[in-house]
Amino acid sequence: MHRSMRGWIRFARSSGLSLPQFSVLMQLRHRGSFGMSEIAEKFEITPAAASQLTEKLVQAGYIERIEDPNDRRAKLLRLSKAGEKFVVEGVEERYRWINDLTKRLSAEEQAKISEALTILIKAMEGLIL
Amino acid sequence: MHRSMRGWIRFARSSGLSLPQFSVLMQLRHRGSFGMSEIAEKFEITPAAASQLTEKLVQAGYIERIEDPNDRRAKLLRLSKAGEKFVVEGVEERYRWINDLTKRLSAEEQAKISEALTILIKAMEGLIL
DNA sequence: CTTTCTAATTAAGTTGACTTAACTATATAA
DNA sequence: TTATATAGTTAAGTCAACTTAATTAGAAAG
Repeated sequence: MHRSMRGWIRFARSSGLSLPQFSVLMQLRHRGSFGMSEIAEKFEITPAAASQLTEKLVQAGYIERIEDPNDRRAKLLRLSKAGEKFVVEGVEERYRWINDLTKRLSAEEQAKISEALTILIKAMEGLIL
Repeated sequence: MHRSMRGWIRFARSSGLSLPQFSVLMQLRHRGSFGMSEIAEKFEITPAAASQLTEKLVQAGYIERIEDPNDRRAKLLRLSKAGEKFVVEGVEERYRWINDLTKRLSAEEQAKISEALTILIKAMEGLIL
């Protein structure tokens, strides 16, 4: 786990992004487009800070600001092609070690783990929703 | 996982410590005493930064600097009583949600997960050693 | 013993992420 | 329509963590 953490942090840093910035990209990929104010809430920072944070991501070419059709004050953030590619690579980097781990497990062991994780995921969903 | 992350970060922040500072305390608890240079290596910062980082932990009363009996230039860092207490509370805070999760699982499900985790831990040990 | 290397610290300055405050533009309510 | 609230931005300044460079003390090698 520690190894993967380092991998992630290194990947983010080597690209010149802070961890929160990278995190925003991850959120965008996972949950689709959302607005500035949601970033502020989610990361517990002021709207001003959120704006500055996203500005850097826009300048880096990873996200695009698009107009919210329902509210012309608001802006939606969307992953660009480059951003998409970047995040996918980051995730691969982060989870590379899992491949090594999987190789060490028998088919039976893998099945057991898969089942256990399914149980856990369901329970966690119940916890959140 | 996200929830627990936030919990940890909040706990660290509310105590006035940065996450790296808290991380040093965790390492100290997990691996016992070690020296300044190891911190610099582990966190990929200069010795100067490591020194400043630990200074704050010393001032907060969480760790103590003791002399290395083998090398009088070097100093060993050790968790103080207060530091020990602080870390334990932090860990509890971080993993509180696991209790909620466990309550949602039947005895059978818990057994399956336990078995799967045992398999995983062994495989990871093999990966590291 | 003297030179050189290593561990840690301190001082000074840089950087980046954050804050507050002021502002623009749009939405909503009176 | 006017007033008020909301979404986002920009400017200015704060603060913490980092860097480099200089310093002290002890270790290791010649």
